[in-house]
Amino acid sequence: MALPTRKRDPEATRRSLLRAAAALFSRNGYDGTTTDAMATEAGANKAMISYHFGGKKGLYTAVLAECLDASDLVLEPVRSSSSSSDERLGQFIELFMEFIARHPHFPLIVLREQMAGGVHLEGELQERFFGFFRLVRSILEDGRRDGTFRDVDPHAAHLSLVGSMVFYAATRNARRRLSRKGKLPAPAPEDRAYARHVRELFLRGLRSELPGKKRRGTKP
Amino acid sequence: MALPTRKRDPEATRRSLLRAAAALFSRNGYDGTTTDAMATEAGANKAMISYHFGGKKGLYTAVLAECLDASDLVLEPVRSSSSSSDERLGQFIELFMEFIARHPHFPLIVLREQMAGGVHLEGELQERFFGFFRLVRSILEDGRRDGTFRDVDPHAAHLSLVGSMVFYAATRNARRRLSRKGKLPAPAPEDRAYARHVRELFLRGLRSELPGKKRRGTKP
DNA sequence: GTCTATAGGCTGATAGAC
DNA sequence: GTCTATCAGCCTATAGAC
Repeated sequence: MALPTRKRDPEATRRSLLRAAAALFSRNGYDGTTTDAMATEAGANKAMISYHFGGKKGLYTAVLAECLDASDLVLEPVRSSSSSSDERLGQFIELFMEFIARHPHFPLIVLREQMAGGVHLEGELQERFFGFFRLVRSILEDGRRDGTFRDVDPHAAHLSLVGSMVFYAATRNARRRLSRKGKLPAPAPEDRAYARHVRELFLRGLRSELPGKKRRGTKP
Repeated sequence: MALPTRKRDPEATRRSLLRAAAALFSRNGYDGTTTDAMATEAGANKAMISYHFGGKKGLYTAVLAECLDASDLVLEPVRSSSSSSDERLGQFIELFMEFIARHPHFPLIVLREQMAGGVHLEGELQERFFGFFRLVRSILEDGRRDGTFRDVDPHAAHLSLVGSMVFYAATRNARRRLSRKGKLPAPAPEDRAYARHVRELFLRGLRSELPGKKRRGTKP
């Protein structure tokens, strides 16, 4: 597995381990992933996990922090955008889906954390999480003020929006597997097609029905 | 833990183990759950797992089968319903949320399976899964034929619909925990409120915009 | 059917050579 | 920084008493 190239660069070892860890943690969970498997997948030695990360737990935490860094980075354009609220919502969806495509394991790792009750997400990490929600809420509230969106519970809207995308990412492994075996009852949507679906769904589902409001099509 | 009552009934032992297993598997995953923890939680002896289920794996499979049985049962009314397509979609959402409320661990267990690639779901079990999708698709296709719904990819619609509800269930543990600590940035929606949100969202997001179509309100 | 005691396997960590 | 060899701890499964 991993790169066929020999590497003696310590930084490369670190990165390999992070990559392998993300892939394995996302698929098999913390307890389902052995240090042996990660080292093998990374083409590194088991002992390097302790050396570079202080042990399995340290490596896990490093992966978790990397997830949050990456998501912050990807969503930055939406935060600093001054577009209309519906455009910003669309932008959020596109970028979130792009994030999923670029880092397929991250949503799963974070989702697993939530399922476990978020016990490993202490203080700062958990707080950075709320950034997601606050961003969505601010978009929804802007849209409500200017008559674009109807009045919905921001928490509920956030859960349904992020949920529809995270679930897509979470079930991708199984979808791929079944697709290869030709056992899917219907063709699976591509990333971009699904992004469009979600955007259409939420722009229509959330928009205000004020009669005087311009109701321009949401198709690009 | 478990029931304070002494029980010598073998069937009671079986059920206790199933309950405990569902709770622990859902929160900590297969590898994160020890037979010891399940036995303790069930107030039973570790060896009973092998006796009644042939081992940890057997118990897990039994829980998985129980999940599918329960979901089939809950959704039966939608399958045999002859209501209009939008009413059946609403009914599906209500019943799915009711299912989540009644069996909070099941969605998480099944979701974990999907994240792992669905490796443990062989033949019949995986096939029963598709029942969900087929049901949603048939509702959507009915609605499209009679002009209620617009033309959407059924697979994408299914993922977003089920995803928004499963994600709600999957993050409930973390939400509860944060809520208790008063650390949630916004109040969490209740089950019924969330069900209403999802119904509104999808009925609006999926409905056709044919001008001649009656566009009655979706509020009850 | 239930329990105790124990066997046997696997896992994460590290000491110490290079 | 990297690797090999090794160890202690935990986990599942089961034999056998009741």
